[in-house]
Amino acid sequence: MGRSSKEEASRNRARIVEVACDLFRARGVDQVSVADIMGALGLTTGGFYKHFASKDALVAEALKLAFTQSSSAWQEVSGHANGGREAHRAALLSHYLRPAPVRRCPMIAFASYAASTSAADASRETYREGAEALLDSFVAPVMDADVTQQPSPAERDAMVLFAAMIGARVLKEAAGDATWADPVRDAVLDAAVFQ
Amino acid sequence: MGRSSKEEASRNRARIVEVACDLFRARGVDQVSVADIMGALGLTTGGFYKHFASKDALVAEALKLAFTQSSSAWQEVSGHANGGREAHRAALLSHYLRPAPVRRCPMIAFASYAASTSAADASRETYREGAEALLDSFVAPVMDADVTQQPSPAERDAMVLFAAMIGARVLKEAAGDATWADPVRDAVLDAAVFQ
DNA sequence: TGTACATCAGTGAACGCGCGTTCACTGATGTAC
DNA sequence: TGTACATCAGTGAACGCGCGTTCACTGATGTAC
Repeated sequence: MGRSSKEEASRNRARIVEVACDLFRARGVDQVSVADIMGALGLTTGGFYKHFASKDALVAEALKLAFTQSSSAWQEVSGHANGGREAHRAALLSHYLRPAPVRRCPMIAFASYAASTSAADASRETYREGAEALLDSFVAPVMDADVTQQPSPAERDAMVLFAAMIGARVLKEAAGDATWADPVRDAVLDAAVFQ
Repeated sequence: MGRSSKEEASRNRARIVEVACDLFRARGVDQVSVADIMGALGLTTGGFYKHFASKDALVAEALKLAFTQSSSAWQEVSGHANGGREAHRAALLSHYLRPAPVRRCPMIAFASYAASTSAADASRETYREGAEALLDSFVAPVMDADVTQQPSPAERDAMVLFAAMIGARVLKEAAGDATWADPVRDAVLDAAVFQ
């Protein structure tokens, strides 16, 4: 095979991060091996370490990408919604709770990785930044201009809805094809509309 | 060492399930090995298979126990609360979102195990039963006597709060010692009080 | 521009490790007389 | 009740497997003259 050009090498590096991001979001970090990732790109395992010092180093970058993707998707969904704040929020919830998304929420997909002590500090920080950004983009439209110590009732409601949509997703993913979690999901969707 | 008496053997079996349940709830199924469990009891790995056909068979029993424990704990917490439905619900939320619980919520701790296809069907069913039981015990006090097709607004609110409390826990566990998820947790706690 | 050499992206086998599981074995327990 | 034998809970080493990582090697790319 021989050496690749610098251009192709850096393209390969980017593709590793992208496919790893997709696989981590789909199955979770623990359920995706370095060989899985390289194999998906038609490359062999050994070459991985020409690009990354370790799997954890890759996870750190994939995690950052996952939150970037989510943030963009949220902005797009919110931007396309016509109507008041409620319409934007309903669109976001509907997007978040849509059936069978290929790319799962990074807050859920990387939760156990971020919680594990073996995770690098960099990943914990990336997770925090990403989660706070998503939370802010959900709550911000409702926030007071003058920031007070105590959150307003509207902010509290927004944060509850934010947590509820994560919880509903966790239950739905555990349920899989079964439908027992659907009433909870529907209740969360309705909460955005009638709030 | 030699053979143990039938009595001691069945006691050991029960202890295996109990300690496995605790460890699974604390760290997750994947992060606990058979050797971990047996070692915690001062036993050796090989003996495990005199009691269980496989690790999955143990997980099935531990999962059932975890939901039994949670259900009991919820009943106790709810029973000790003085006041109306709101007080019971607030007590339950406060219990669920208490800092650093040793025994994590089985709906969260076993979520990825239940979602994985390799999980035995028995475990999926146990998870469903357990989760539905917890959901019912949270929503039931608010349900209409005559069951209609559409859930009432009060039922919807209860289900949203149920999902919110799970989501808040997921974020808090991912945050670990960091406090960035605390405003969300506080919002969910307040929602029960001011609802 | 052309040539000789150094670099290094990618290969594929191997390493060490921890895991779930198996197995020959031990010896106290349970049972048949 | 006492004895001889069968059972089987627990032991501890070993097996096979997949994983993250390493390494000697290849040969096209990049560079120095």
